[in-house]
Amino acid sequence: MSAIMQLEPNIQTNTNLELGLDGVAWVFKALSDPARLKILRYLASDAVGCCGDGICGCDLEDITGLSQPTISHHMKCLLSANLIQAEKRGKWMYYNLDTRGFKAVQAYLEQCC
Amino acid sequence: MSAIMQLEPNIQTNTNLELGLDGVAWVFKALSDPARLKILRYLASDAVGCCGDGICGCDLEDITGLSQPTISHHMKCLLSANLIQAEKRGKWMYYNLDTRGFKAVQAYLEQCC
DNA sequence: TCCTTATATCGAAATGTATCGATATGTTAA
DNA sequence: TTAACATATCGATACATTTCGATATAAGGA
Repeated sequence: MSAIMQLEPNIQTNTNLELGLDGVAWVFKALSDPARLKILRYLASDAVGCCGDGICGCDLEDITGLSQPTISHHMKCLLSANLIQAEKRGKWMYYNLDTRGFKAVQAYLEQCC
Repeated sequence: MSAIMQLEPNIQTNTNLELGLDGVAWVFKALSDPARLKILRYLASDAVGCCGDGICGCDLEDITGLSQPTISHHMKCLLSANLIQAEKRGKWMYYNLDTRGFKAVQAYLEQCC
């Protein structure tokens, strides 16, 4: 599995939802950081963000207390795991949850429990 | 978050099932390795193991192709996340799934999706 | 008791990750 | 066009993780 820096898996939900253990592990790795969990939980909430029409990067600096480059890194990580979607509007990036990553790990977990 | 070597979280499912983001992240980290996912999936199957009465360490060396010390390390990691339970019988360690870790991450995921 | 086997721990090497400051890129507003 | 701002990338640092060989511990059997 390669580094997050030269990001790799944007693990396509190939033809179906099955992802293989490497792909599932990649999504779990994206979920294995408290700051990223905080970000995802915030995206899942009904918060509107500082611009009133979505959550952008500066909102996430506020709620995590992390620097802008660090947030950018975390969002790239979540994108590569298909846990979020990003859309550029003006100079802002707006983020939303992407169900594909969540479904992939839930499918694995259901095999176990 | 501390290293896995000087293992720390055996994150007690404190009083209830709520675990806090650090605790949940710790479980996700234990789930973020393909070898460990393979081990858990094997423990969830109806395989009986080489001794016929449960899955022990040597079974896991076979299915992962990893060395004995590496397996031992992975099992310690899964234990610390409450994803498995271990029981010593004779000179063997027998492993089973522990629902607590799974429930913790599933509870988090349900907040998101 | 001594040997064999299962597991755990230690030490080390290679690689991966989180974080930030500095800087580059791109977009809006003046 | 220029200034201000949001985001991305680079480079560096500190630390974490995976893996194995060597060795220790513990249990059973000859």
